[in-house]
Amino acid sequence: MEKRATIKDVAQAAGVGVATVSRVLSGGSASPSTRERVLAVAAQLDYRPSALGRNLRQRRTGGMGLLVPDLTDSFFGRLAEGVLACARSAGEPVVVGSTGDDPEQESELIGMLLEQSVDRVIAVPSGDADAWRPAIRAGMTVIFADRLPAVPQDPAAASGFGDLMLLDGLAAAAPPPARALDAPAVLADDRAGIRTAVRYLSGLGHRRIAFLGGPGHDRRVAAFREAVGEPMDEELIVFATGSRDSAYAAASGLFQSRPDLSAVLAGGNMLGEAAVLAARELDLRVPQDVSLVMYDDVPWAELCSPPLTVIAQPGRDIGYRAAELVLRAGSRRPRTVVLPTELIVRGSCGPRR
Amino acid sequence: MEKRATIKDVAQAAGVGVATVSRVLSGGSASPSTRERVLAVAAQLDYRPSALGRNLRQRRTGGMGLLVPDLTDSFFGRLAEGVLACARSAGEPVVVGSTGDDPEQESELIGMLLEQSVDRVIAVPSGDADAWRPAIRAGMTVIFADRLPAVPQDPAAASGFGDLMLLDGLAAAAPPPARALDAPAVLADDRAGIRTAVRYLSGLGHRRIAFLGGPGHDRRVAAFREAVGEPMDEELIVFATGSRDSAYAAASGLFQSRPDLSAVLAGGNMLGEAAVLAARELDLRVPQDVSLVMYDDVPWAELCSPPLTVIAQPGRDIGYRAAELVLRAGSRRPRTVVLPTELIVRGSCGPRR
DNA sequence: CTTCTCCATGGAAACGATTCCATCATAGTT
DNA sequence: AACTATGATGGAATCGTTTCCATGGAGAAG
Repeated sequence: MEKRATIKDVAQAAGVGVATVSRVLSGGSASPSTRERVLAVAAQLDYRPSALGRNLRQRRTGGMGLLVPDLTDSFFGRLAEGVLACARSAGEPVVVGSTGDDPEQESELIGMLLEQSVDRVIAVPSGDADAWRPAIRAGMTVIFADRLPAVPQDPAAASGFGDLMLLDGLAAAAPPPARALDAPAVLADDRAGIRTAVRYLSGLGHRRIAFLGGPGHDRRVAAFREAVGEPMDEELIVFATGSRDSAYAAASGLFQSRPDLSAVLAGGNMLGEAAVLAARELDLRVPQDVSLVMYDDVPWAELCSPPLTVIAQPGRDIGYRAAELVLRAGSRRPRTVVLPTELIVRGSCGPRR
Repeated sequence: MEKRATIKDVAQAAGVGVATVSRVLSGGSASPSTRERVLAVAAQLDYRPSALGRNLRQRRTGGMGLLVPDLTDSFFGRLAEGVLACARSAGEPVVVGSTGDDPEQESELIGMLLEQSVDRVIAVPSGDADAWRPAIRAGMTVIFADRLPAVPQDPAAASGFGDLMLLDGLAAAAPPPARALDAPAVLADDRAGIRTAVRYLSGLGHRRIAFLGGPGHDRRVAAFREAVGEPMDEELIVFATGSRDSAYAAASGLFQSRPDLSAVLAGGNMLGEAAVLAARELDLRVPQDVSLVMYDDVPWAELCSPPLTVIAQPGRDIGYRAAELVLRAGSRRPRTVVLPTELIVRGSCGPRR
């Protein structure tokens, strides 16, 4: 195990100073003859500059961080692939963390990135906007992907009655009000996607459409509410946590408590999977007994029987664009990007029975 | 954007030398009173040691690298989740790269890791053993997961005649012969898994069983050959590259060229997906016309119709164990670990028609 | 009381790059 | 010929840590 050549070795072998080597290698000015000699020696010694030295001097780690809830979820897998593809073509390393949709783990991972001086991060956030504020204040360039961080729970709003009074009383002198974070993001056009799906189902005659949501689906739920309009039957909106079990339980519970519903819109591929499973378990036929639309297209949607009608979102592109943005950041502050979705009609929806 | 406190700030504020702070923080010896004071000051200043400084001094980056062919493949997603879970609990960063099953990209990524002084790597290798030798010689601890690197193509074997002469002439002074790499690995018990599947299919009366392989499935193919025994009908073994299209083409081609086959063993989940699709396209009913076993269990296997009979392999565990090994390496050289597989019978196999 | 040992402690030297700044040579201008 | 502008060059400082080593003081053993 031979040790690597350092810039000093190159300088010595080429008979120049280290400063010159550094300049040649990073495109500074140097006479053609020196340049040539240095490059030759560097190649000959198989010299590769150590990122360690450079990083320390520049007080920042190259590359970027990527935080996703769960790489097992095929959507995040595609997103990550997009990020990695972009990073690879730029020769930059990517530090990946999986948060499990748990704000606490997310915080720890943010801390880890801070410690590593990773100052560019792409995140599918699980925590509050407040969880991200410290990172941004520390100088991190953060680009959110797929979702935006929730606007922080106002402690007053959380716990009922007396708090309303409190809120009233303190309205003027209140501490910094819960507010959204303004940070660039790359998102799918959830609003349009959901609306398209709801319109499609309505067009088939469905009146009782349920929404199966998961963590981070706030914008989708909001879009669903908007698309369905008043009066909203609140029981038709149910939530699961990130796990498969929870998704199944939510779906199964929904079908059992509301036998009158005729269509379900699943907010993500795991929810869709759970819905198919639960329906099958309860002997509900798709689409005769219940119609199903899944948000997010996955390869197996076609293999399912019936093949699932879905709203496709460009997961890979989301990642790729986010990586581009975070790499180009610094020149000018990147602005939020919204990518289109597409309704793909297969076989899981039918007219209201 | 305020800048972070350094160890010097802490030392000054605590009225001690930097060496003492360093010792306190990394568990060296110090008097209880100093220790307490330093810790208090550090907490108060919200001091976090910079990984940059430490890494440079120790000439190595903490954490580990992870190289997989494709995060979009649910198996590698699970494997990555396992690695990340273990790393997270150790507080270590993971640099992830996706090779696309391309040896060239893999080499570039290895180079990137070398440049970053990442000296511990978990890899699902795509390239030769030769591609990995330099990294190992440079002092990297490499643990292979899921597969072993192929034993290098002997250049003489590759290109015919003239080379034989060359080989003859140089036989004595020849460069080190192509040989396998001896490096620890964490693998699924492919041999047992494949054998179980083949026996299961044989037991159902199948005599013409085909194998659909992908990149890195060498060990599975070998196991298949062994399990089927002589005489082997070579046409029944077909290969695809990593892409979905290629997998579909291979499956479709197989079904069309050999209408006499009665069972297919798909070497990975993408191959299985392709087989289902191709069969459906050609109006072959599963399992009446053709039986199908897929290597690797995925959530959608149950949603398929019929639900797929699979050989499950513990993807997440493979990743987790590999990460454990690579973290514990250094004490003693880790040895290869083989994890069990399990045949899960669902509905995609039937008696020979 | 002396000597020896043991620990806590802080100064300073790494680690490997980038970059500021001073120096020097050469060419161009008056 | 004298002076200036320009560009190449190398020395040295710097980044934030860890770690080696010397120092000094306290306690134990003689």
